[in-house]
Amino acid sequence: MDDASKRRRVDISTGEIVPIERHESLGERAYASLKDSLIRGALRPGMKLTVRSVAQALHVSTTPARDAITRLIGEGALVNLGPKTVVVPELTLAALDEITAIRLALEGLAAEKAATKVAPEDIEELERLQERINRGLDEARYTDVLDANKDFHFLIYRRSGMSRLVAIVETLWLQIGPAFNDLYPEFAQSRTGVSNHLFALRGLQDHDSAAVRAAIENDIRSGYRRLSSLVSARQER
Amino acid sequence: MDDASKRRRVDISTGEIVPIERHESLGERAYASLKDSLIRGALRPGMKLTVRSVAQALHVSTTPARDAITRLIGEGALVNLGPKTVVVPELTLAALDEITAIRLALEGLAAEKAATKVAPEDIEELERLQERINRGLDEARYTDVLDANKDFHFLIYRRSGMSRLVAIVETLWLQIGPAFNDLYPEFAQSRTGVSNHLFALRGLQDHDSAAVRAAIENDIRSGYRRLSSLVSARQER
DNA sequence: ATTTGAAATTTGATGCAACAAAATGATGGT
DNA sequence: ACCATCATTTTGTTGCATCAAATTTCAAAT
Repeated sequence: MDDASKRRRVDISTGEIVPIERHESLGERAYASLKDSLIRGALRPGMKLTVRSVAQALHVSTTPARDAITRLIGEGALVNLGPKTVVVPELTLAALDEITAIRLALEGLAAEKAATKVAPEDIEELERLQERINRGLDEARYTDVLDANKDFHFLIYRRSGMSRLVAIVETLWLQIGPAFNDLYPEFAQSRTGVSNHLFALRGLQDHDSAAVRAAIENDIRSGYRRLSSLVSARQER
Repeated sequence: MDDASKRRRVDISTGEIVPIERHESLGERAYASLKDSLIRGALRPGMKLTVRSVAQALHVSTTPARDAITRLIGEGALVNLGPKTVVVPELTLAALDEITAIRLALEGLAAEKAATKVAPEDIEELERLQERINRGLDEARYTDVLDANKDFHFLIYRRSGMSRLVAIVETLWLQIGPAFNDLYPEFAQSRTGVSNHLFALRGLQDHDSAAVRAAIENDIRSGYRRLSSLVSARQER
């Protein structure tokens, strides 16, 4: 065992400094819980959050509740409308445009890198997820559809091996998540995403980076078209 | 004044929800101060940070100090080596590779968008910044060079009009910042960046998106080449 | 030298009270 | 109905004490 690995706990295989297993603090759990609520659409756009209400809902004191809220504001998942007013932001068309442009760049990059690294087990898992999406569409279980869709995308992105990239993409999904869920089932009902996913799967099997990127970009764009029309309809109301 | 704008303080011109002027809380100032120290290289990689030491250095209590540290960990600017050990991370080659790939995608995008939006005043300001870079190189004032270089890049990026994109890019610079400064003046001495900046300027004047993107990408790549050789030299020491 | 282990110290997490500021509600006048 | 003004309540922020856990120190043994 060399000197560096004693002092710094590095992963021998890559030489990369590996973040130690996170101590599951209350602040961490509060953050994860709020984040999950946002992505799942339990917190609707416009809803006001206060430190004390979050603390009470999570059965913790104000300190970890404030931690969670502060972090989510930093990520853009919550916004300050006033000095003492934090709300779940409504998705504007301008915000959706910007986020979509960034998503195309980053998720395209992740998809491209993943194409050369996916293992056969990954393909199988993706096929299972696609089955869940299809079944969910048939049985009108739209929550399942959204969940499986998210898992499908992020399984691919994780295979890029770029953890920072995945983390950034997560913050982007976090920003459109509330509106996403606010507008479903109108959103999830569409089946246009299915063929894009199939193209992505085929591209992954062939290790064809360009094809996978194109499929993911198409998926993002078709989602954008549907979301933007719903958003602009709401905006001029 | 319509109903929504009373309750929600929206920016009429874009319809975008605009974050209210941030209350300059101690936590906010502590965060900004630490961030600045990191980008300026006052905190070297490997240096250990504790809540109490930061609190003492900033003349505040532990609460705002902890706020700042927690947020910076969330952004990847600080890392947890142990449950109670946060340090300024050393830049590994793998991390540099990943960050560079993301930078090429995002800063390229920002540069492209900015090309169609820059005003003549912006060009003038960029030329002044380039002068500062040139003078700094002549007079061996490398801190000035790094500062002006950062201002040059971010003035362009801000002109993309994509605030979320700029914020993400800032977190990327924050992650390479400490190593950047740790390794200068070796880094700043090189003049290869100058011609890239001139190409970018010309592209901006012509509103040639592709040219500006190419110039910025070249600048990032040439910086990568120099940084990576220094990093790998240090890594196998 | 290096390692081991235990004692001593330092550390992050958490809850809470106090305070100033902001948001909310009530009131009255037009 | 509408709006200004004031009183009330709610709210974020901050500092601090406490505690369990992690880190560091140091000495003894190999």
